[in-house]
Amino acid sequence: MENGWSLEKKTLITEIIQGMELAKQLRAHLNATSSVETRDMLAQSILSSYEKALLILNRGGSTGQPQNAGISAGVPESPISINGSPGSDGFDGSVKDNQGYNEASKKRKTTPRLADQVRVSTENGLEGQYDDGYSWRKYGQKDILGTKYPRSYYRCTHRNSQNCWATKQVQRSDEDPTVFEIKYRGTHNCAHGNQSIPSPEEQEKKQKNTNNNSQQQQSQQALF
DNA sequence: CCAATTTGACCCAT
DNA sequence: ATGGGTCAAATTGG
Repeated sequence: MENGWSLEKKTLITEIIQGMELAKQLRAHLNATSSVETRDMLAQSILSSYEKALLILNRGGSTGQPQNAGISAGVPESPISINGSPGSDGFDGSVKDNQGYNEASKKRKTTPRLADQVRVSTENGLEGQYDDGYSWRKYGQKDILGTKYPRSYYRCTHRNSQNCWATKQVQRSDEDPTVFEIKYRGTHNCAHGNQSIPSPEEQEKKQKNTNNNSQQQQSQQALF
């Protein structure tokens, strides 16, 4: 019993920590000029994390549901050292030059592919990938020059069924193997439906998204 | 048997 | 020409 609960407790803590990290990052993104997609993605991830946490709490840890164990398992005692550096706050010390969104007057030739970086530290969690609540399907893997670990390419599972063209890249940091750099690209169109805890706010947000995204979708679809 | 992953080849932008 | 991103055939897992 206690074992099971302990495990769930770890997961619970991890989820909450994850939510906190994501909130931090979201704040950073608010300051910087980041794409709406990423901000929305971060918000979605935060909600997802807390939903899972609540789910665990509600069940009291006695559940046979193998539901995503989630993320890492570790977090011994080091409190998220992800953004540990005070002041640096810029989780993206290497914010790739986002040259491009200034081309209002210029042609759109510069691929509007805005990819924002999200860092997820999984202390010891090489076992569990960070789950943002969406279903991803791996479609490629490449060795990137200058990096020690390969980069993996994922796309939404519902690309064929629902024209969801969202993709994400996952790359392990060279120096901190415990840190995964996740880049989201595109927006989710799939009626993913919440698999857990239907909250009214969610629906509201969804609607807002649909409205807001209409613009983006156009530009995105323009690509295709 | 279907769906997801793997892996090398191909394509495109720099 | 080179490196990064995607495709698609083969393989594996459920």
